[in-house]
Amino acid sequence: MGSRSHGQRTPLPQTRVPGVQQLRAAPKGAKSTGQTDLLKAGGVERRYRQGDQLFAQGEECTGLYFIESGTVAVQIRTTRGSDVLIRLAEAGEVVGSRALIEGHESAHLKTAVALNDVRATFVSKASALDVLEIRPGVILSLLRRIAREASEAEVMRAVSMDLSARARLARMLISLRNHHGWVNEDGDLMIKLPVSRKDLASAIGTRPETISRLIETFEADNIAYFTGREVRVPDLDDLLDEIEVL
Amino acid sequence: MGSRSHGQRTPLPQTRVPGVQQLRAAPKGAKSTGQTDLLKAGGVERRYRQGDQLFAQGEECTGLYFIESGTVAVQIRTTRGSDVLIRLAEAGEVVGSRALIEGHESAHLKTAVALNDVRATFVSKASALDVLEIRPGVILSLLRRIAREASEAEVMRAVSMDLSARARLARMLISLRNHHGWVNEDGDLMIKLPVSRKDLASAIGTRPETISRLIETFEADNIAYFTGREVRVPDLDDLLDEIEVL
DNA sequence: TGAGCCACTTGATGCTCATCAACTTCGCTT
DNA sequence: AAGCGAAGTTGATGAGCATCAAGTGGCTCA
Repeated sequence: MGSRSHGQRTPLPQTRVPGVQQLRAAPKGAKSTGQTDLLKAGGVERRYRQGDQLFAQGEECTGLYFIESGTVAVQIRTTRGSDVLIRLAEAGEVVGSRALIEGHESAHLKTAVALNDVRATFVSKASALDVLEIRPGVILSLLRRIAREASEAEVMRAVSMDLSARARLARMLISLRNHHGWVNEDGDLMIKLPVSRKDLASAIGTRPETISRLIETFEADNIAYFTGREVRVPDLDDLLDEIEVL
Repeated sequence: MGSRSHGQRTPLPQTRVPGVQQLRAAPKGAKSTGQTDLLKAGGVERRYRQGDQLFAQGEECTGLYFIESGTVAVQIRTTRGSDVLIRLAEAGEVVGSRALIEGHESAHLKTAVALNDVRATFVSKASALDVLEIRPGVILSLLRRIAREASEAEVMRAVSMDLSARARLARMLISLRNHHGWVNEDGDLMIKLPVSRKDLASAIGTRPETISRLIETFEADNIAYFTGREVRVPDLDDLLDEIEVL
C-alpha cells in the first residue's frame, strides 16, 4: 500500500491520476472529434430504454454505435451462463467496432445493453466503409479512438491482475467518477453506480459477497460510504491512495 | 474443471480452440495484408539482437514497428521497479501504434525489447501519416489489426481475472504454440518458451515460485514436462482441458 | 578455479478471497 | 397490503496463492 502525496484536496474536475488514467484524460466524453461527424452523418439515431440491448452475442455485426448519451454495458456470456462485464461505454465512445474487423458476416462476441436511457448513432457497416473509402481523415480519427482503447485495455489487463480486489474496486470508482461523479452540497465527491453489485463484482473479477465486505472496510477506513447505488467519498486523496498506483 | 471432447489427437496445425482463441485464428502471422505493404514501403528495415530495445518507456514515440521475424516483449515498468510483461508481439504484429494516437510528441508508456534476433520495419510517424492521408485502404487495414488486438485484450482481461493461475499458464502455453511450437520426432508437441520464468510469471500475473509449483503439478498430471525453456506436451487435448474454456 | 550472480526450486506460513448457506431488504406485481 | 423474487448482506470455512527464507544449479568474469 504505497503512500502518496496527500496534499491539498481536489474537488471535482480532472485531477491528475497517474498511470493508466492518463490515457483517459484526453478527448473522451466531450463532443465528437469533428471528423467522426462525417461518419455519423450517414447514420441514424437510435434510442434505447434501460435494459434494452443494442446487440447480442451471436447476432450478426451490422454496424457501429456512437454513444451520444447514457451508459452501455458490454458483456460476454460464458459457457456456464454467467455474464462478465467487459467494459462500460460512456457518451463519446464507440461500440461494435468489430463490425469493421471482419470482411464478411461475423457474429458479435459480446452483448451490449443500455444501463439507462441511451441515445446512440447507428452507422451501418456499409455506410461506414463508404465514408472511410473516400475520407482518410475520418478513419484516422476512428483509428486513434480504437488504438487508445486497445492500449488502455492491454495495460489494464496486466495491471489489474496483480492488484488486490480492494485496489481494483478503488480503481473502478475512480474511473466511474468521470461520467458518474459530482460534488454534493457538502463538497463531497459523489458517485452514482450505474450497475448492480453483481455486475460491479464481475467487472473487477470478484464476487458480490466480496464487494459487500470491501464496502465494509472502505467505510471503516473512512474512504467511501455506500448507500444503495450512491457512493460518497469524503476525501478523494484517500481513495487515490488505494489504487496502488501502477 | 470442465471435461472436453477428448477424442482424437490433434498434432500440429490450427486446432479448434474455443472462445478467445478464435480471434487469433485469422491473418495473424502469415504474410502481410498487402495493404500494409504500402505503409512499409516508406519504412526502413531495422535489426535487433536479443536484449536490444526497440523503444523504452518515457522515450518519445517516433513511429510504428512492423515485426517481420522474431519475438518482441512489450513491458511496463511499475513505480516500484518491477517489470510487467504486457504482451508478446510476434512476426506479423505491429508495435508502437501509440505513435499514431496522440497528435504531438508523446512518450511511450511501455518498453519493447527483442527476445531473440528481430527484424522489423520501422515506419516513422510522419511517413505513416503521409501514406494514411492518401491511401484509405491502408489505414483501414491497419485499423482492422488494431481493432482486433483491442478486442482481444478487452476479452482477455476479463477472462483472465477469474481463471486460476493454473488455467492462465495453460492458456499461455497454448497461445505460445502458434509461434513457438513444433512437433518432435515422437509426435509430441514441443514449445520453446521465449521468456524466463520470471517474465512468464509476470505475464500471467503470478510469481516465479508459483510457476515452479504449477510445473510440478503439470508434470504430476502428465500434462506438460518442462526442461529449461523447452516444454513437451504429450497430449494437447489434456492441455486444452485445463483452460477452462471461456 | 573459484567467487559471485542470477535463474530457478523447495519449504513453511499466512492472507486474501471464493464458496456455500442462511438471512434481510428492496422492488415489483397482483 | 401481501407475496414473491432478485439484490444485497453476513458468517463460517477452506483453497489458492503470495510471501519470506533458504537453498541449488548454472553462468560469467576475474
